[in-house]
Amino acid sequence: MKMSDRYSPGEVEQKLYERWEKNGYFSEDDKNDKYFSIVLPPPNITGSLHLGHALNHTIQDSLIRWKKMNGYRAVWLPGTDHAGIATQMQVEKALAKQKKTRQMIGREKFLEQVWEWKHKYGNQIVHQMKRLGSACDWNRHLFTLDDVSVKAVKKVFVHLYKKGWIYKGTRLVNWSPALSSAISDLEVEHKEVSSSLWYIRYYLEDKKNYLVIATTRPETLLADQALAVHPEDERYKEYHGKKVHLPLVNKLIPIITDSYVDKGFGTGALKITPAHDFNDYEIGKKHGLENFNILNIDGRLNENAGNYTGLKVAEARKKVVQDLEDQKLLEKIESYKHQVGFCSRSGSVVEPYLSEQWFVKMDQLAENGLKKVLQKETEFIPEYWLKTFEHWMNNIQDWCISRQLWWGHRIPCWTCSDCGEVTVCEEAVEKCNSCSSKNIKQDEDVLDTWFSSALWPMSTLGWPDKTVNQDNYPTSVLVTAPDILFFWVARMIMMSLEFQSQVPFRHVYLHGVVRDAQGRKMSKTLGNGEDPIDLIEEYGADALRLFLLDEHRMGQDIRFSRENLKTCRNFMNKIWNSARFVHQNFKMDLKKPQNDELSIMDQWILQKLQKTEKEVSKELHDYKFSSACTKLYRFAWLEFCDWYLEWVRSVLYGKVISENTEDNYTVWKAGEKPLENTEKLSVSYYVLCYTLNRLLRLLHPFIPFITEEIYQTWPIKDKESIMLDTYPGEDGHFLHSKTSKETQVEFIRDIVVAIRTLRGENNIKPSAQIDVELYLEDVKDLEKITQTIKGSISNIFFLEKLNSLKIVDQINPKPSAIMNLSPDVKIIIPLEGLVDLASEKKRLEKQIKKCEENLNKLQNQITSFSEKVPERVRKDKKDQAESLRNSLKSLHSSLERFNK
RNA sequence: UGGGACAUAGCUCAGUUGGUUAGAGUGCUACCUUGACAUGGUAGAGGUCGGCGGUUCAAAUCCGCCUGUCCCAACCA
Repeated sequence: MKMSDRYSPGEVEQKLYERWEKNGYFSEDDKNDKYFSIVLPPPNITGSLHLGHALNHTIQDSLIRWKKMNGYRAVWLPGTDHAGIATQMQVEKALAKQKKTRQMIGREKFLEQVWEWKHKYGNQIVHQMKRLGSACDWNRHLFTLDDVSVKAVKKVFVHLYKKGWIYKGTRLVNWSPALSSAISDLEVEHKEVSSSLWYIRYYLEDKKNYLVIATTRPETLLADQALAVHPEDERYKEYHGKKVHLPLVNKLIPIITDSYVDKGFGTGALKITPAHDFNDYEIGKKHGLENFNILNIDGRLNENAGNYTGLKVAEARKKVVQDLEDQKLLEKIESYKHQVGFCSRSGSVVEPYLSEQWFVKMDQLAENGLKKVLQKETEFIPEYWLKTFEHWMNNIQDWCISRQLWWGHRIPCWTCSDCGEVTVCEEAVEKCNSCSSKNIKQDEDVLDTWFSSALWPMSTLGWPDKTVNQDNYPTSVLVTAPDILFFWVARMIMMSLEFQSQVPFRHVYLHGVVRDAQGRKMSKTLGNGEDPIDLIEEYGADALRLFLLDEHRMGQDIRFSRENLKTCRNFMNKIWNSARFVHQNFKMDLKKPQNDELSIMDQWILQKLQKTEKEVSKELHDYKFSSACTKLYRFAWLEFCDWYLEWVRSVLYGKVISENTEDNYTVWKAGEKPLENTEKLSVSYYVLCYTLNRLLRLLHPFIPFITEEIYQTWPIKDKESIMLDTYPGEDGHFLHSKTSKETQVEFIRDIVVAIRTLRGENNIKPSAQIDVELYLEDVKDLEKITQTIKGSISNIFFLEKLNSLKIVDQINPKPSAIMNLSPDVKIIIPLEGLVDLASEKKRLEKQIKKCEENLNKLQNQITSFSEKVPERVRKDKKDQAESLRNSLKSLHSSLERFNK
C-alpha cells in the first residue's frame, strides 16, 4: 500500500462518508441495549452552515461516535426548521424582484412558492453537515412542517386551549413594522442608541401656566391620554385633577396621579400613551384611559394622527418636533442615550402595538418546569446557567404565539361568521359546531416558529403518531448555544413535562460562540465570518473539528485563529505520516509479544497509552472536549511520535555497538554494521501497531475521516470500519505488568536530552560524531546504571550520533560541557577540538545564577517553617535544597576548569 | 440598575482538593533538509500569575475590596 507524504482530506472525506451512510452505521445498533440519543437543534432551511453550527455539530457528533464505539445504541436525530419569518422573507424578496407582493398572489399560491423554494434550497445545510462528517440518522430526518410535527402542534394547541392555557386577547404587543407582525419579547433585541430627550410644554386649560414633560418619543404625544405626576410631588399638587391642552392636537387631557412616576426623572411629570407604551398601558388600564392607537400595521401613522397620517414614525417625529418648535412648545432638547428595542429578525425598531393575538399562559408551565430542573431532572452544563434559567422562569411573561404570516403552522381555530361560535379542533372544521353554518373561517395567523420547536424532542421520536420510546426518552443530552436557552430549551422542558410527564433530556450542554480573531462576534455586517465549507476545503473537516473541540473550553467562547487551525491540519499530517512509517518499514508477521519481551521503552509507551485512555474517558464523561483533545494531541505527538517512534527508528537503523573495558571503565564504541535486531524489531512493531491502532480509535470521535482512512489499511483490525470497533479505555489491555519502568525511561530520556542540550548550547555541529562520558560519583551505582542503559545503548548512539560512551568515576580535567542528571550523575562532553569554549562558560554562569536564586528562595522558605508544617513537605524542601547545593558545587568546579 | 463569566508568556489558553524551579500550543531566535513528516526536528529566550488588602508556616490557587473586558436580564419617560 502506497501512501502519499501529505494527507489529502479532499480525496477521502466524501468517499468515506458515503460508505458510512450506505452501510447504515448512523442508525441505532439494535444489538446494544444501552440507549443514547441526541436530537439535533434543527437548523433553519434558510440557513447555511456557519462556524457556530460547526462547533455545535462537532460536539454532538463526537458524543454520538464515542457512545457508539462504547457499545451504546446511539442515535442522532436530525431535522430542519421551517423558520417562519426567515423563509417567508426570502420568498417575499424574490417576489419583490418581480414587483409582486404576497398579497397580490394570494395565500395559496404564495405557500406553493415557499414549498418550491424549500425543495430547491432548503437542504443546503444538510449537505454541508455531511461535509463535516455528522453521523446523523438521515432516515429519520424530520422537517417541522412534516405530518408528525403538524399533528403534534395541533394536539398541543387544542389541549392547552381546552385547559385554558391558550387564549386570545387584545394586548399591547411588540410589533415589527417591517414584518407587519407581532413578535415575542424574546425576539426583541435591546440596543443602546444615542438619541434626544425632548422637553415639551403642555399648557393648562387656562393657557397661562404649563407643565413640562420629557420624552424620547415625541410623536407618541398624538396618542397621549393623560399626564401623570407623583401624588406626593409638591411641585404639582396644585394641578391634581386639572386638565392640559395636548400640543398639536385640539384636545384636553387630564392630569392624573400615580406613584409609578419617578419624581426624580426628567421633570417629574410623565405623558401617558396607553396604546404605545407598555408602562403607560398598565397605568391607562388602572385609570380607565382609552387605548388610542395612531399606528398602522406597517408602522405608518393612521388616520387618528390627523395631519401626520401616512408618515413613518421617524418622519412623524421630525415633523412633530418641528411643529412644536414653531408653536414655541419645545422647552429644550437634551442629547440622551437609551435602550431601544429592535426586531431581531428584520432589524427594524419595534413599536408597542395594540392588537388581538394568541397567548400561552406560562405561569403554571414555568412553575412545573423550574421545579423539575431544580430537582436536577435536567442538568445544565456548565452549572451556572441554572441561575439564569431560574431567574427567567420566575419572571416569565405570557408567550405571544400568533404571527401575522402565512408560512407556518396555521392556528387550528375556526370562527362562525353567523353565530360567532369559536371551534378549536385538531381536524379541519367544515361547519359550525353550534349552528351548523358552513360560513366559517379559519384564523389567518400562524404560530411562532418556536411553538413547533418546543415539541421537537417528542415529534422527532414520532409523537403523537407513536408514543415515545421510553428507553430513548428523556434523550441523553441537548447541545446548544445559550442564546436560545429561553426561546427553545425552557419551552421544550415545559412542553415535555405537560405531554410526557417527564423532562425531554437529561443534560443540557451549553457551549460558547465562535468569535473572530479580535474577539468580535462573527456577523454579516462586519464581514468577519469564516465559511466552514471553505475551511474544510482548505484544511480538511478533521482539522476544523479538532480546532473547534480543542479550542472549546467549557462554556467559553472560541476565538477563531487560522494559525491554530493550521496546527490542527499539521497534526493530521503527523498522524498520517506515523502510519506511513509503519507501512513503509515493516513487512514481518505480527505476533503478540510476552510481557517480558517488551523493552522498557515499549512498556513506557503502553503505560502512557493506558493513562491517556483513562483520562480521555473521564474527560468525555465530563464534557471536557478540550482537555480530552489536548491530552490525545500531546500523547500522539510528544510521546508517541517524538519519542516512541523515534526510538523504534533507532532500533531499525542502529549500528552494532561493541562493549569493552578500558582502565576499569566500561566503554561502548560504535561499529559499522547495522544492527538487524529482528527480534527486538518484531516486538516493537507489534507495540507500534497496537498503540497506533488504539490511538486512532481514541481519536476517531473527534477526527473521523483520517482515522477511518488509516484504519482501513491497518494490519491489525477487528472490524470492517473503525466506527464499529470499540473505544479504548473501558475495555481490557494486553499489558498487565504493574512494575513501573518509568524512572528507568526517564533516566534514559534525561541522558538523551542532556546530550542534546549540551550539543545545542555549545553549537556542536549536528553532524559531528562525539564522545560522551557518564560520570558516577558513587561507584556502587555502577552496576545498576549499567544495567539500566545497557539495553538502550545502540538507541542512544543512533539518536545522538555518539562515537563512544564511557562510564567514568573521575571528571575529565580538560574543558568539557557538563550537565548534572542527578547530584551523583553527570553527562560530560569533552569540548577540545569541537567548539569555542566561551559558550559553555557562559552557559555555566547562567546556570549558577539560576541555581542560586532557587536555592535562596528555598532557604527562605525553610527557615520560616513553623511547627505546623507536615513532615512530608519539610523533607521535600530539604531534599530539594540539598540537591540544589550539590548542583551548585559541581557547576562551580566545572567553571573553575575553564578559568585555569 | 441587578445577575453571571473572565483577567496567568507577544497571542490563545492549561494549572484538579493551598506546598513542582508556574506549564502547553502558537509566535519569536539559533541550528538542522538524517531513510514517516520542513504541514518536520532539536535547543533557546520570554511571566512580580490584573491591583490592593486579609487568612496561613506557605497563595496563581481560599476570602474581601478595587480596576478592566465580555455576556445576560431589566419599564425609568
